Amino acid sequence: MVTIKDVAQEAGVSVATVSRVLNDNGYVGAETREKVMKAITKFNYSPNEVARSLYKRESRLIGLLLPDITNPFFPQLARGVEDEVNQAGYRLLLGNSDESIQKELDYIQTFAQNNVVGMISATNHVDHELYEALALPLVLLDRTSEDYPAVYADGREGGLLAAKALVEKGAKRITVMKGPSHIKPAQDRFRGAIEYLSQEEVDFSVMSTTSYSFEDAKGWAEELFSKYSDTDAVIASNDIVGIAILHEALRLGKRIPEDVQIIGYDDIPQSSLSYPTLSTIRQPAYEMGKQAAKLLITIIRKEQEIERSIQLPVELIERNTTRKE
Amino acid sequence: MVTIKDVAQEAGVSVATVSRVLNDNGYVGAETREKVMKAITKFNYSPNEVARSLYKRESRLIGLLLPDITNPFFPQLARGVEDEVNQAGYRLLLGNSDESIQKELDYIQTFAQNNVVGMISATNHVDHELYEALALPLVLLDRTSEDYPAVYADGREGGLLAAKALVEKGAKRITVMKGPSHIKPAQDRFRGAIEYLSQEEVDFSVMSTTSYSFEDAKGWAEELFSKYSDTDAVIASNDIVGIAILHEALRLGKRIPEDVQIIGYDDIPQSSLSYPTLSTIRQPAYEMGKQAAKLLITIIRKEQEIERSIQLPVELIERNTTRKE
DNA sequence: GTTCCGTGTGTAACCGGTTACACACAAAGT
DNA sequence: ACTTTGTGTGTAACCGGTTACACACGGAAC
Repeated sequence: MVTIKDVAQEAGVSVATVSRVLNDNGYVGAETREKVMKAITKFNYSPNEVARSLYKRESRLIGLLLPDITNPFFPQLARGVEDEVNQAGYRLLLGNSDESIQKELDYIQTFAQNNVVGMISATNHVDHELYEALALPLVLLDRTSEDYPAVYADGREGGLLAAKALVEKGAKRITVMKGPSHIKPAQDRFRGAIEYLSQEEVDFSVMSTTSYSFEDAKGWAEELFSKYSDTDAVIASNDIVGIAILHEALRLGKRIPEDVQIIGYDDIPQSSLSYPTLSTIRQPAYEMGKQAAKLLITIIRKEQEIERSIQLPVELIERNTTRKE
Repeated sequence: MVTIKDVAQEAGVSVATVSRVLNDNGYVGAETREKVMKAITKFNYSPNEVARSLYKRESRLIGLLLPDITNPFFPQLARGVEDEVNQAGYRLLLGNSDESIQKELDYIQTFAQNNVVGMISATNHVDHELYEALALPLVLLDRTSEDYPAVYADGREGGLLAAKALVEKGAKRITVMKGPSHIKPAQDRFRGAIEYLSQEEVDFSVMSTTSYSFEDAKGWAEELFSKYSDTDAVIASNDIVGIAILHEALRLGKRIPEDVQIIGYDDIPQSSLSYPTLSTIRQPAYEMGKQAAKLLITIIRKEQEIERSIQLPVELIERNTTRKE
């Protein structure tokens, strides 16, 4: 490994001078700078981040904690974060928590041990004591909290939008799927839908689910139609479940959207590839990731006093699982 | 930040002793160990990885370089890698290259600068000089090479399997989609299909595509049916494109699988949620990730002399876009 | 009784950077 | 002529761990 010493020796200067050239601070003579640059390129030297990080007590790493990138909503968040932090010269330490508090704690410890400059987390456990004790800039993503800056989309509004659309499109027997109760955004959108439906003159029923996973989606879809076979509109807990319901409905010979209307949630990429294409509530996932990263970076750089939360708009995307009228 | 010094002071011993307790090496008296443990828990101390990493010249990080986790095939690889390296006490530095050589080089530099112990890469540029110069254990994932250990699935076999299945199921005018030419595995599966079809007595045509992205998938599907409207079987370049083709065919009023049979590639989770469910060639993505991590770790630990490559089997998954016979 | 060895502990060097501080020198100000 | 100031550079301390080495002690072997 070629170190700053090697470069200094080659250039015939001290390590301090090399460091000054590298970081472009302090006084360095033009000629000296030249010599140092030459030595650097000759050796193809790039400074050791670990040493730098030790002295500075901060690395150029940012910790990103997500529930599970296997769920298609999260890779988009992650890319948004990544693209933005890269631009600012940071890199990502990634962790999937699987909604397990233990994994979450382990990752947070890892982040701290590696001197990350900040972290972005989509956790359901902000209230845990470890977050209080955390001496790191933290931005919540896809989650809210009184105590920390957060970037999220308005779940209640999303739920409301979905419910409203279905009512306006003539749905009479709506079924609302309730997502896993430990996942906050799932409850927000659920509440939004319920609140709207409660004040309207429609019948609706609620079906609880306990996971968002691909493996279980089909099961929820089957359960839905066996329990509520006469439902004419479904507010799915997310797009994956929505697509599963859609295809189960087709399999049962129902016409979409004439017999059953369906609205998903998230607008994951594959929703526009389903058949028929899925109407859904769009969350701007990539943009959310970007904003969270941006916010974290301004906090790190202390460019702004106000560490405020950012709410991004949700949007009804009308495709072909809802009626046109 | 609480350091080893604080712990040492609290316990009334030297930092060396604390270090010995932490790492469980060297001689430590039972009583002394007790005192140190108490101090550690009292302060909730956890050692700084950066300092350790500097002296040891290796961190507990592993670099993972993927093309784009937004493509649903890769999150599964990533999770396989993550779960396996976590078990061995390592963490992931993640990078998306977008198939860009510049991003790739940047990430590799980052990995080196952070003293990662090894890296796993799904690159198309192993032949690049930087890989030669790389002084890190490297395992290729979803890619092959003469020069490095690799974990991959047999693309040619996969292509062959797909072609064979279609021929056996009575397809007469097969269209083979050729994936982006700079992506190696895309070419392997294409070659496998072509080789098989060439020796059989069937007509087939080839349609070239230049991307795997969601956004473009629909376009490829439309192009396919406008160019080859009478095709009765399609070997899609991957599942995303396969699903797009499937739905475009339905939109055009074709019956699946009676009029058109379709076989995808990868078996991403959403393939079993499509309608009709997509027949495909399954690559064991999660398992591939796990194996790659496992292989890398044995190399790091030098547990085995032989740094061999591992080929995982592909498998035809017959669902409802191919005929039953 | 002397030597030897296993056990237990501390001191200090080291990893590769960054930076406070000291110092040297030349040009400008008085 | 003498101080001041701006510029350029080196020395060494420091970041928080790990470990080589030195040393002390007690019991076993001779």
